[in-house]
Amino acid sequence: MKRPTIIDIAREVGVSKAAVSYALNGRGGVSARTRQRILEVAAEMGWRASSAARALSSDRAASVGIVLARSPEVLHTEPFFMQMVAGLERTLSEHGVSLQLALATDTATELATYQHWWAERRVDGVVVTDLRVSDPRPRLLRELGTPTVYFGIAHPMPGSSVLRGNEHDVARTALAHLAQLGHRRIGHVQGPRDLQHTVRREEALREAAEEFDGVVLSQASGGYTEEGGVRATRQLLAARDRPTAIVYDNDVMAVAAVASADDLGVRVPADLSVVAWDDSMLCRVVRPAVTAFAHGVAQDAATAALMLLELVETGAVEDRELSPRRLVSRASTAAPGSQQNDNGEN
Amino acid sequence: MKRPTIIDIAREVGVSKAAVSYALNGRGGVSARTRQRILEVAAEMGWRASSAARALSSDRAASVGIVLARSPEVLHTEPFFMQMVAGLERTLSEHGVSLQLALATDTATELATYQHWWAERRVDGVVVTDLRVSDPRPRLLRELGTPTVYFGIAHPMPGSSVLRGNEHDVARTALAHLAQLGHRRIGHVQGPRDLQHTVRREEALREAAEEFDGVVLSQASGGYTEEGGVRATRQLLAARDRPTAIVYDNDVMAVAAVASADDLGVRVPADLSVVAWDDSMLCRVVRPAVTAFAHGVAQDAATAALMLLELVETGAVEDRELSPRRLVSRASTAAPGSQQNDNGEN
DNA sequence: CTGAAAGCGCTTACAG
DNA sequence: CTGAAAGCGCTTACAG
Repeated sequence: MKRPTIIDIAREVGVSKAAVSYALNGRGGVSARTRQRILEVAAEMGWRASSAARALSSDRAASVGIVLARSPEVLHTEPFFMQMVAGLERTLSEHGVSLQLALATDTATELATYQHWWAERRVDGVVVTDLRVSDPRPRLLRELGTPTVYFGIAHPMPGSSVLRGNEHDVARTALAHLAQLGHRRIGHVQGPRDLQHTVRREEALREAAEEFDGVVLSQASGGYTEEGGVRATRQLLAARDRPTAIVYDNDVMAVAAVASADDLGVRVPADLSVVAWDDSMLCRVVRPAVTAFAHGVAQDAATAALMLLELVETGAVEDRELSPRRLVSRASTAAPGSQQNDNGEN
Repeated sequence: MKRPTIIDIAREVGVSKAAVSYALNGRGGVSARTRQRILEVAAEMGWRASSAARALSSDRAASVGIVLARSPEVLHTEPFFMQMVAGLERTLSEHGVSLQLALATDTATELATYQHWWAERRVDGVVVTDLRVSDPRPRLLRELGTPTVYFGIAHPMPGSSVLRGNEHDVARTALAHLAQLGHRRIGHVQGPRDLQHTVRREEALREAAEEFDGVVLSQASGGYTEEGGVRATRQLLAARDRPTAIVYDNDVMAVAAVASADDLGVRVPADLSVVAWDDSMLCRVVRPAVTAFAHGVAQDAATAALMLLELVETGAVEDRELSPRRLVSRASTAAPGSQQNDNGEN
């Protein structure tokens, strides 16, 4: 089946191809009657503008990109990424813009991807997540001139737009919840040390801890994986003053710890309360179910998409904030030494 | 930063732009010396061919598409989809081909997506999953002439290529495992009734059941969701001859049932053994952990990608088979009436 | 081995 | 209100 072009339409209607273009793009220069006829014929033929031709002449790719820079393991177990991708795609497609997706396992590959995307005019802009400590990406993207929205960053980025994170609220809420239950020695199993938000969460928890009398923090790195989460938990529990509660930087590590409670020699929540910084089905199905901070990833992704579209269009857009996280209290948190809950699953 | 074109390179080197194009595409028509110089200058300038210009003149989008046609809920909880997307992208990007991703919540939208992609020359081909009963997609794609690889289909598709599923092997292995433990009344909680592979799995289990003396099947539909899985389980357990084991069409439903065992009034595996047709972290972290069929989604996605690339290139490719699923036996399956396992979690 | 030219399918000033 | 023409950045026969 030959795909029709505006020349086919022009021939059928008996006008020039410029007239067809004007009519199809809703611009002046064609009589209402002719426009109507052109639209009919185009619809009848199943015509759609060639994305390549349009991109070439309009200098717009009508596409934006995101690089997922995580190990396959984390990518597959954390629902966050699919929610992010789905949320972006849904909003973008409503605006006729498509999403370019790439994976990267190392920084060099990721940088090359941005460079190639931009040089090939494949994208009009990008969304960047998971900023790392001394991250080379902002510099490259600034040099290239690629419009960029940074997702979940603490500080404004000169020349770019930011969807700000809310670590301090979460940290305060988490500690308030645990302190109220009577916990004072609180552990923190962290994500990868090279991620900026790992550092920010650590700081946020430290600052929040000062607001609560006698709360003492201890930290260990778990790298977002199941094995890492269990290992870090074991490490924290080995201290003389072992924590009675642990905050995990993601759902995967928290759930892995709960699932390995027997191996770790603890009962949850009697010996150890568990809080996850992310919520997902994982937190709901383990026993005890895990107290977690839910957040609207799809909504935040939609916001990021809209910000990027405006940034591409106008060259600037106001920074915004991620939607607030909500504490979902479940059976994994209780007073230290509390009895088993009525499910008897601990 | 102005993005360089072949004209900039031609000017710098002092040759025609055709010569530049030949050199960059490794074709004849340029001396080795000139070619060398052109490649150097191109690299120095950070030049990459404009994807739009190349697509327009070569009539190749260098892009293939996949539509994810599931509810956001299923999309976000089943790790399958991200593994699929990641597997495709990884292989495609090695061949310089990008992946177009779209979501669709209804058939009309999905059909429109294929039509638009093709009319806009956005994709050179598509991968189609989750064929439905009396599915309108093959007809549309055949009419459009879009090269298509069908993922996990039972029968050959005239004019297209198929990555065949292996329901019969799984069904036989599942029943063998359960029958050997002493189960005879076996339930089957199914996925959405409108999916072809739901029907095929039902048939496969029925056929396999005939190979095992006295095995009786009972079925209920769970629609792949947590709520649906629990509801269907309750329904099967309400029968006079309630099953002592249930096979679930996905991990989400199986895990939801295990997590709701108390509500359902059963102990797993003492009163009910549980098997999931898919494996994931969910199956590992619930207690008891769920016996499941693992499969190499990333590998199968890579195979699908390679098949599609060849199909686009040559117009034909041999059908192949999905990689075999492997039974991962865990604590959720045991002899009917068996004692609690040593974890004491049941 | 090399260059001038046409063409891919659009968009968009510019004349009429 | 309409049409002829140039241009976006490539590829690729076709002459030399």
